Amino acid sequence: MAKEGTSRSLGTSEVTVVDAGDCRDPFQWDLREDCEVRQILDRIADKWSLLVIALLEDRMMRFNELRREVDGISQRMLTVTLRHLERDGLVCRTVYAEVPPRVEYCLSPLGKTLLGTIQSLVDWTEEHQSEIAGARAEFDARQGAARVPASG
Amino acid sequence: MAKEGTSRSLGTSEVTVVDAGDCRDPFQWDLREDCEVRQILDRIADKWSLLVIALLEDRMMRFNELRREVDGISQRMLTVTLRHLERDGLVCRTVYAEVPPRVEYCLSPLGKTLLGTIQSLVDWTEEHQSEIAGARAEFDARQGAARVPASG
DNA sequence: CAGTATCCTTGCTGATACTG
DNA sequence: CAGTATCAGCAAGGATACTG
Repeated sequence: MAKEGTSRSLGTSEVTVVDAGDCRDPFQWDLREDCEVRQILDRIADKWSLLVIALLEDRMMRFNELRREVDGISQRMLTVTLRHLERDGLVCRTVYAEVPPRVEYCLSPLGKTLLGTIQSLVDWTEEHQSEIAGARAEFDARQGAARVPASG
Repeated sequence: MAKEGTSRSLGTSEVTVVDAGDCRDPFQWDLREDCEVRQILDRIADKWSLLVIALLEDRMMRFNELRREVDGISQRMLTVTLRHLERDGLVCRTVYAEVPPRVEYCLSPLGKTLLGTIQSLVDWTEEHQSEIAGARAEFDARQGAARVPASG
């Protein structure tokens, strides 16, 4: 993965460390892009990460097994996603020196705690789903009306 | 992640609506990309949305005021972000017909509920921040060792 | 001040080919 | 089976110029 390799900065070292004394305000954190929060958020908001985490909740799974379940994902992206998750210590990768090769992935304890956290996010979403849908519809209606006033 | 462009269905109508009855399982939802959850998640995980929401927590702010606070953001992206947030009914936009023009943004009640939710996410992050950093460092160390074995 | 429109770069993502 | 490497496509983000 040459492209990904380019962005060594992903989490390597340039990250600006802020002293805790500065973090008393509830939302001071996200004023900086480099903040950890952004890193994590990017991961869970990743196109596939969430899927994989969710799938791994119940059981440990093999590479192609995950591939089949997620289905839409390409081999490359599954690898990338898994690597990211592994790097963050969210999933564990176990390689069995067998023939044929077998690699199993499972959620780490840390990953499991994240599971609960994202669930609260999901709860919020499901709870306000219709409100948002309504707001969107209304907004689109207004936009449509504003943009096509003389159509009729 | 589910880019809006990927599925033009975002606001239009192609969005597959899943009935709540289908979403009982804690993580059944995220098996479909089109799920509402993904939409919302994409928004709050947006590069800037979170920033704006956080800034708007305390007070209502004007366009350039937000621009200054976020700083890294371009004018275009602030507009786009604000529009998205407005469309989702998360922020309110108030235009004052004055000279010079004045537009103020504030969090909607719905937006405020989201505030609490993302906070839990932040809490998790801050709580496990060091674990992740450690995992990353360890991972990178292993990778580095594997890739540069004969350098010394 | 608060946008809108346009061009350009970046980087994610997927398809393909190859390896152990 | 489980990857790795490379290339091509496209959308998102950023810079710039212009407007009300």
